[in-house]
Amino acid sequence: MGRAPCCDKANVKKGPWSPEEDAKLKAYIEQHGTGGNWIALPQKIDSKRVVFCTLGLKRCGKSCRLRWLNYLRPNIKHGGFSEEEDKIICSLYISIGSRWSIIAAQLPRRTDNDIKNYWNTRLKKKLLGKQRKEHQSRRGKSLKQDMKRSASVGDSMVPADNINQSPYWPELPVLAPPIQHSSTQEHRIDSQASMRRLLIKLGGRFSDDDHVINEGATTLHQFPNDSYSTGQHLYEQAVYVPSSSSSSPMDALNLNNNIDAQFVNSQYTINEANLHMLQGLSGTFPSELQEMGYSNPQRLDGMEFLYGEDMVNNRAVNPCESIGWADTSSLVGGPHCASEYGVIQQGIPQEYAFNEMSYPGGAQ
DNA sequence: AATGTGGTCAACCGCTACAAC
DNA sequence: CGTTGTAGCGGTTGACCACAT
Repeated sequence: MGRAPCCDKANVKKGPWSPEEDAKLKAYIEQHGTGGNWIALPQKIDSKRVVFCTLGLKRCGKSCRLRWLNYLRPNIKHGGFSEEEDKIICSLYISIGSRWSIIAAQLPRRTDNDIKNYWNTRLKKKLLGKQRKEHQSRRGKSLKQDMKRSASVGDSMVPADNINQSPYWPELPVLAPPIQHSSTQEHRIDSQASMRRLLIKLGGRFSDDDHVINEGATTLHQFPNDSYSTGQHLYEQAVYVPSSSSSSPMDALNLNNNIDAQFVNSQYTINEANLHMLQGLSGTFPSELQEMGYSNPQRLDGMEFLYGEDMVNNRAVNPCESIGWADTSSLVGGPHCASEYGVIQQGIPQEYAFNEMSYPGGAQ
């Protein structure tokens, strides 16, 4: 037997709020506060018969709460997101995923719902647009190189009908030969490197101005001696966060307010679990990533860590080494997340790095 | 002018965490 | 310690609007 509904569904109004309802709710809360019980609030308003309307507020308590928090609360700002806010949202999304309430806590006067909508309707597309654009230009270059190479060898690896399969990705990459990993460790190193690559990519593609981060230069700046072949060492550079509580990523980022205490008190060490956590983090953008590459494994440049090289190469996968979306999503969040800030903070270009200079009212 | 399509955003739904009992 | 009720969160829906055909 399920729990009793929080309100009489047959007796509550749904849909858009009228100005009268808004006024009634606002007046009541400004005068009496929420009373710590949203569920009972509509009845209280009814009994008080406050302002303008003598009818009660036939709304579910949850609905009242949402309306107040998202629209009626004083000093709420709607729309008109600045480039600076874009950067903060993207940085945090990359860091902690779709934890809108935490992201909203870092953006004064913004609501989680607003940010969520903004991300889903605009920012995500903006980011994907950059992703595609750059991918296309990169593929264009590499295809030319491939064609040169093929011409010189006299035998193309790409069947003619493999070209222009996708409206988004007109220049299909050459299907890389399957990489055989001699051990799980090797796989992990590759996964770590590719994960970092993707984070760098994601971090550098949403700016509206067209000076897309120069991947090479930025990467060099962020990761001296960077080279994908240096796997483990570089990954540790990128993700290692000391387990000392005094140097938590939160401290480093001055995000000591408004963030779940669970984050701040977490221990941060790089181990198998944390790696999985980071992989899980990426489970928060399955659709974006699917569009970026999952539907066509040939396009998974930089995303191998999400599926495992094996899946990228369309081969059978050891379930212990590969995490599907359903699995990864369960890994998102929890006390691990604090380290994600530090991890990603170090992994994304400076322009999108989250620091107290980059958001209004940051260090409060 | 009518219809179709896609984008935006307010609101709802279902779930989890947490507190009170 | 289990049950119950509420707050809060994130995902999803659907109404509305603008633009294209």
